[in-house]
Amino acid sequence: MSADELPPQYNPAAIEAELYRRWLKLESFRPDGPMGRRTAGQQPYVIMMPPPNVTAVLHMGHGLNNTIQDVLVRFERMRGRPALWLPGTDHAGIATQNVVEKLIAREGQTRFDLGREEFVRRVWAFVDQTGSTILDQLKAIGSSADWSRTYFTLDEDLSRAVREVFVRLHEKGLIYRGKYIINWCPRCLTALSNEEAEKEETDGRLWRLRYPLTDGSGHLTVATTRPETMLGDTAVAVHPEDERYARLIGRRVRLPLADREIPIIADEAIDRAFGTGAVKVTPAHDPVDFEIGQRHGLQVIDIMTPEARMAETVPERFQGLDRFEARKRVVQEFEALGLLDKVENHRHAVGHCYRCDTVIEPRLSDQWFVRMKPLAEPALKAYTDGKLRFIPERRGEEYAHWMGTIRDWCISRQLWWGHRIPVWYCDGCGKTAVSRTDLAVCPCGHPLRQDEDVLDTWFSSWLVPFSSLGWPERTEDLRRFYPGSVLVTAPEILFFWVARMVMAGCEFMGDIPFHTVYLHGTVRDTQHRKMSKSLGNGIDPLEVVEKFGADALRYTVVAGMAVGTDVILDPDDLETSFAPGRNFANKVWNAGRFILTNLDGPTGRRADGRGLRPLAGKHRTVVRPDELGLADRWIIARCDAMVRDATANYEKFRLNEAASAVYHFVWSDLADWYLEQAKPRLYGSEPGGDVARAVIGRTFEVALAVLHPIMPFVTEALWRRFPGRAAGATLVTAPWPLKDDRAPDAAAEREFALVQELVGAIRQIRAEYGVEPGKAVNVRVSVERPAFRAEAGTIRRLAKVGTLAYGAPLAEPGANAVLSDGTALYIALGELVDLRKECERLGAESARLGQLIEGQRKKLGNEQFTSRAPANVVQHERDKLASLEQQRQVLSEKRQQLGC
RNA sequence: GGGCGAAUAGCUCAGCUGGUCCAGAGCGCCUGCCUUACACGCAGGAUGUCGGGGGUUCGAAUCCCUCUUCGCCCA
Repeated sequence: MSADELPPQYNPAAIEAELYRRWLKLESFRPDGPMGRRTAGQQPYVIMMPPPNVTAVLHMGHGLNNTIQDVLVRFERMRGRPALWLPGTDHAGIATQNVVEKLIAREGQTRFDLGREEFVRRVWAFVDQTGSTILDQLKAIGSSADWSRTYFTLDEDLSRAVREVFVRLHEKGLIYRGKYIINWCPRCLTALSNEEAEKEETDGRLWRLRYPLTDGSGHLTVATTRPETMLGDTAVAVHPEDERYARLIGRRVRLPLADREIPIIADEAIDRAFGTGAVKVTPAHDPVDFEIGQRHGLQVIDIMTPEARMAETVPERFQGLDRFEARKRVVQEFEALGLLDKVENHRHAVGHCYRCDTVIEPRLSDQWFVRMKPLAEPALKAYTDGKLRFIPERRGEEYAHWMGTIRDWCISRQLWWGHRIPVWYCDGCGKTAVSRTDLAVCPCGHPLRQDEDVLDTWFSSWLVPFSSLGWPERTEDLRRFYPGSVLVTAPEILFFWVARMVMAGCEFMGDIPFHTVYLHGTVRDTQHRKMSKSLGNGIDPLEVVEKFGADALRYTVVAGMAVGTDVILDPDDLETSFAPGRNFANKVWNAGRFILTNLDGPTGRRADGRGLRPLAGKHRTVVRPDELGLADRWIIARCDAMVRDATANYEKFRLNEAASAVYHFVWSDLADWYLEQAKPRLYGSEPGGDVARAVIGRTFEVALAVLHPIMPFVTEALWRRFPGRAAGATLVTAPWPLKDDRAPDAAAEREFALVQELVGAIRQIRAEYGVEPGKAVNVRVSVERPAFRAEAGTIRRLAKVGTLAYGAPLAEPGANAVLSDGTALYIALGELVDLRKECERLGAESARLGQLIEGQRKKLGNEQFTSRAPANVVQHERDKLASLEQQRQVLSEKRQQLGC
């Protein structure tokens, strides 16, 4: 397709897939790919992609997360670093098992019907079939990950890393097995870590229950949010210094319903201010109670089944009841017995399963744990030493707090899908073996039995920064790409994943896995609710890509996201939500369309007919400085400022600022002004077309490069069509534009701004007086500035001016204005001018200036200000005052002349 | 209960080191235009007690205190 065949409306669907396929073919995303020579000796830039769940489908959260990573990695790749963005998928134990269990439930079966081996086989079959879905979807949004290195957390290599880590930690005494209260999901039927039990503020109740004293002298009232657990109470506890209950300590109560006698004990852990100050103690179903039980040697009665139904340890009439049903029954019976003292509304945090949202049941069970304190110390130190940095900074404090108050990590899961715990038990001699390799027979001769449980999914993902590079083997990749550079993720998994990766990096690699953690915001709807499948307020990124293009999606989320803030999008109005990106992509496309068709001008080519005159260098056709006009110098200076601004902002992760720098350069400076200014030269009606083409070609090429990390497709499509482009060239690996110390030109910026101001003033008057768009006006400008003379044609064309004359404003009625430098402007409008209206306009403008002048004078009249403020600030204020005064002076002379 | 953050135009948000941006952008709104790159556009325009109150300072959207509202993390 040649330039003039480009459609006037950008159609991303027609070009994106093909461009992406070409990038893959050129191996543009590989750090050891074709750019090898240019990147030699450079420090690699490495980003570990947060591996999406293998069953996941792309949502806007992925869209945002991966766009940011892609922008960063494309930026550094163009800057010449060997850039590795390493993708992978996570086996996601609970989530994946749930998905497949639902599938087989449709066949009327449970995993127990199939048996472990068959069930795992079914999960693998499912994963083999659908596991690459999300990675393909990431390609649709333009992700430049190195797909040749894609990993899966259950791959053989990564599984070996998991075993190695388990064995090493066990050998160091950092992994242990024990019976503790853990978070149990009665629906998933597995233990969870503390992080996986999400606390949600819930409107609950606080029931006050009366427990009669055994001596008949009354009763003790306890408060609880979970009355059903009273069936497992083995004590009542009060604070040892609580005077209200001091005389009761050591006495006993009769536990209603269960009909048991239990002691009243004293324990420091009791909060006197909570409820009645007396607390029921259920060691089998509450972590605090469990500890109290240990201290006081209390009996432990487990009253629930794994499904959270009442077990055989409770009176028969409660057995088999669901915990919430049991709650109702217990309360009813207390009421019937006159032992229900009071019910209060009570807001408190209740743990929910992070995978299925079921209310967590604290449960006593045998699990494997990692002792975290020794691992946390170096990870915390990396932060306090400043080696590990968070963006936004405040997240670092959350990290430090979590590290400082860390609790042991429950890593065993009662699932079938995952890394099976590498521990074998001998029923013969009772020994336990922990091994890197599978074991079958005990030295004592008995067959060994492997632990039934699997490891927490995060026990494999915390190793990803090195296991994905081949660890524990000492591979070339590991040597080259560890430690990585930046981690980009959502704050939700700061503790699940980020913090633990730092710990694992310190422990097994002796160094943190990345130096910067960039935690971005969340995608929300217009009511600021997080997008979710259950609320139905999600946006499908693929639908957005299909309708508006990947670039529109990417630009919109990048531009809409300042560091540390959320992105708000309206799922009910995709058109409006993604308009910023779609409109800008179209603008770039059309600017490119115009530029490309006009690069083919009759005088714009070098002798070989293949390129533009260079702006710098030694070539004999190089554009000499004296060939550049005011507008050329201006746009070159603006372009350079944009490069500096955008580059600095990319470096600082202020991607929205980088986006806005290119946006304004392309739209306001280049398209609105420079292209318009250059048209006569391009069309051949004025000389210098070759210079204009050289300037346009270069500045637009620079803009495309700077925009490429954010909008890779449209920029590549246009960049490729530049004359003289080599066959295998791609913007993906093109060099990043450098700042040019010859480009800044304060004089050109100032003078061209005056031209813009003059054009604006004329346009404003035209609009206010309703001059027909096609009709030219005659303008008199009081001072013939060199810039006006140089750009007279521009002024006449852009403001639709007939004759542009110089000299004092004429006395007869016309429209008047004054520029900021005091230049007076007069437009003869004939019968269109209404003297009264003109006086009103000038009066209003004069009054506005008067107010500003008064403010300036007051400020400058303040001795404290002029003596204390920096000299340049004071000077700036003086200049401003002078300018305002001059403007008002010109206006008042004019008003006098008109007799206002 | 503890810690942290936010509040700026109708909406979504920038505004970084207090002055150099007399408070900005995009979307929406109003007026006029299919001006041979773009109507997903062009030109012009309207809209702000910078959440309330107090303070520091020559000077505050910006720093401090306080109140209100909303959000996040932890218990």
